[in-house]
Amino acid sequence: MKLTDYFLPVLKESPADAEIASHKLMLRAGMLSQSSSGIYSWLPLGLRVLKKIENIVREEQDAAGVNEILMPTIQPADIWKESGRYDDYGKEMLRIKDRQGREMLFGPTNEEQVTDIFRRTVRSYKELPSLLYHIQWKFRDELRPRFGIMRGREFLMKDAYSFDLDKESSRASYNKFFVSYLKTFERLGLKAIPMAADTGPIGGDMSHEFVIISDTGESDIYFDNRILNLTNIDENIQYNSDLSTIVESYQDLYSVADDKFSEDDFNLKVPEEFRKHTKGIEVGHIFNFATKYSEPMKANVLNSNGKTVPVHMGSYGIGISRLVGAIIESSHDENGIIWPNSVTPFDIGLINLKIKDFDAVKICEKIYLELKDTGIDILYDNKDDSPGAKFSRMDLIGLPIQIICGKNSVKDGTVEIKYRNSGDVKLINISDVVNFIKNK
RNA sequence: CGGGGCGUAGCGCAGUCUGGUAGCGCACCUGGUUUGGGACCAGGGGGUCGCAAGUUCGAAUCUUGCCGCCCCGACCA
Repeated sequence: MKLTDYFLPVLKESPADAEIASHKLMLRAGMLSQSSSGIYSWLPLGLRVLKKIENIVREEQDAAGVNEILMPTIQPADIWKESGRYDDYGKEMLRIKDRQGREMLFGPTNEEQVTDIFRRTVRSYKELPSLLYHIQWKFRDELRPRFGIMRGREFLMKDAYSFDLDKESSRASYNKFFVSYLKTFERLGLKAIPMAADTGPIGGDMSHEFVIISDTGESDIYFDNRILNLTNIDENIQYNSDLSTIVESYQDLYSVADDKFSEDDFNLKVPEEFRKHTKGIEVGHIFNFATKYSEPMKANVLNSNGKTVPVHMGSYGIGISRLVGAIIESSHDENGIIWPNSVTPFDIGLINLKIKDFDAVKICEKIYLELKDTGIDILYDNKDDSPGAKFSRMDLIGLPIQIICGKNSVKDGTVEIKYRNSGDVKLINISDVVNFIKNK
């Protein structure tokens, strides 16, 4: 993509409305445009990142054997009345009426909707376990939206749902998501800590939040520092094998959010040198809630004895739009964003400092086209701006690798490769650039 | 929802106390000179001062009501 063709409204100054780093940087880097409180439009650069994250989450759900579906944003009130949550949910739920006066709502979550799909179609235990997910916009009319996209009213979430015959099998599904979440966050360049959590209004008896450490987080977290050293999930993990050993290795180490925290427990279970208390951002949450919805909504199957039983369910969320902000919170400096390779909007930023020099333009065009041909996402700054403006803009938008072409490129036949995270610069012959980048 | 703050050009702000022709920086447009860390000179365009009503000869400025946005708290599958 050439910058002259790209819609990238960067700002020199932070808008007065923004307070935390990710919010400021997203506005300054031209990723977002606010529509109203807690509701945003995604501009090209932001949308690229959102989609990258969405795709990684999708790939990992698919790898874990979860089926993608797409449920509506607008739901009928009826099913929520059946589950009992129409009255319980409160003002956070945006209630609307259609022209016939039918009660509808903009979905804050989809337990009822997915349970309805399930009960219409599944009759036998032989169909179980059944795992479904979708990636869809949600709306919760938060009392006080804040921190830009991190706590918006409209947000993109991946939510998955499991249906099992009994508690044991349901636990296996839970473990599957537990492990796949660890792997997903790893791929996003984040260290997410699973924390025992309260189940809240959704109910049930087992729940973990996945939290990343950040000063701007909304929750206080307490954990055994050794949880950060547990080994990564194997690339080729078999999701149908017994995952309880992995899950238990995490659960054995103390880690809870403030709602479950107890000073005594903490001191008793964690040696002093490993006790850690910080702020964190919740990026995922998994629940097992047994038959809370299947019973009132009559989501039943026949078991092997021919008896009708309610299915055991769980739900598993990842805040996709929130992750964009969370990643920036954990990866930026005073000059701007520093994207992890896996979610960067472009792999390479090519800067031409000599836009009026025919030879320099020729060199850049060649590098641009050749890299593009190899499938690398490249943003080519071909604008007629001063060098300082180009450097600071490229630093701001945070692409991991910059290729800088200036007077030396024409004179000595070299370009600079600059790494955004370290600031390291190395000179490379123009003829070697494409191979160098390709082999990274 | 309790407390606090803000709303003046695309963005950041001054002007409001003490009423009297709406300003600054950046951005933008034109011409010229520049070109390795947010260039310079000259010229130029752009504002129902959030909305409404009131007071006044006269309101960005005073009064009342409303709307919007932000921050702290409470809240947050």
